[in-house]
Amino acid sequence: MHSEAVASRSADQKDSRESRNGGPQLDAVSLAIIEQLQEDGRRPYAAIGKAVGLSEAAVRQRVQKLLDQGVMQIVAVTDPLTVGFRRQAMVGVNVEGDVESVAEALSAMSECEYVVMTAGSFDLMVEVVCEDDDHLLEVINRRIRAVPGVRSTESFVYLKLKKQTYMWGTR
Amino acid sequence: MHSEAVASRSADQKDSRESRNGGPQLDAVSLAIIEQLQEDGRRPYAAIGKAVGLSEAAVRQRVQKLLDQGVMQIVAVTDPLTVGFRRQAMVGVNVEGDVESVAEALSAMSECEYVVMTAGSFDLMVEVVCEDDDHLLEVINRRIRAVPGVRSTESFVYLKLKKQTYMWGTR
DNA sequence: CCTCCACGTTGCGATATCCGCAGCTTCGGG
DNA sequence: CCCGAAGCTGCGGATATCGCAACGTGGAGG
Repeated sequence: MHSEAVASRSADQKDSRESRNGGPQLDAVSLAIIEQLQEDGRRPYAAIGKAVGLSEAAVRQRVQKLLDQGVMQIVAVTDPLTVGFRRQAMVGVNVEGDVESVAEALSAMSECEYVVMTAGSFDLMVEVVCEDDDHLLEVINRRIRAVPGVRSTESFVYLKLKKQTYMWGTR
Repeated sequence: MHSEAVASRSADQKDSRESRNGGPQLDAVSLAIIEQLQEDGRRPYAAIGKAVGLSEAAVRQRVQKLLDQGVMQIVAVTDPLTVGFRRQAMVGVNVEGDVESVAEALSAMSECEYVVMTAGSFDLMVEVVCEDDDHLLEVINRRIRAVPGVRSTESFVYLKLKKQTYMWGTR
């Protein structure tokens, strides 16, 4: 599904961005649509169309395609700490062997909300959301460290969320 | 705006969670509404009402209040690396002196998308989104390290986002 | 050069949703 | 007991969403 046959002809001539990551390239209009929805995920299609210079139906189709392709998702986001009784932490992971497979295994855990491969003194950064301290302990010490290839971990328990935005497009 | 006079009367008697974090306490119905919107931020109010046992208008009022209070936001989220040409990194920060004020200063920067106070070998974790390598260098070495109280930083450049979900409520 | 095909776009009607309003009930304080 | 605040419901008009058919454009092939 990701490794489509784009590599044939003169694919090397095109912007290599598409071959490096999964998503198809986005034009300026789709970018503008995403910006609109980053400000307000429920903004009407007609209003978006007026903002980006497109018809309502055109916006609708492009939004649907962006959602289907997994390029973007429209969701409610909260601060779990504010919403209630939960422990949250960022966990740095060091891996020996294949990093991808470890990332895959961690992504399969429902408690891991955010998994990213990094360069630096950690190979992976993982954000975990737990019910309480016992649950957090269990996830970090029994589940994550039990994954084959995990050499060591370091935890940063969240004390307070200070900022959380998704408007990288608008500045 | 944040320091309202809640501290008067018998405030100490109420559940201390509210005084520790910003948000007022949420009942089971609001939680259920949030769960619905975590699955699909554009789900119609009537459908949510049917799912949680409330009228359409009641759902609408609750959602509006949750948005106004800043408890939740309904937005489009993407992987910036997928959407295009950007450098992203997690930055661990060590602080001497007041951590809050440093967090405040970092939150004011538009490149800092995510700022959280932590316990562990970092006092703050900051996610930064940049145009390119030059921009990233500028933000980390000139802007973040220039904030009074910042003792040191360590950077983890994002290579690939593996997982990104917001459905902590549904499991 | 022309034709055909694929894709994105447009306009329009039918349906569903959103929104403001008024009334009703409950709960707590005076 | 009365009163005010807060929450829920039902309703009607304005709006938005959705599916469909038609149009315009650019690329591939004849």
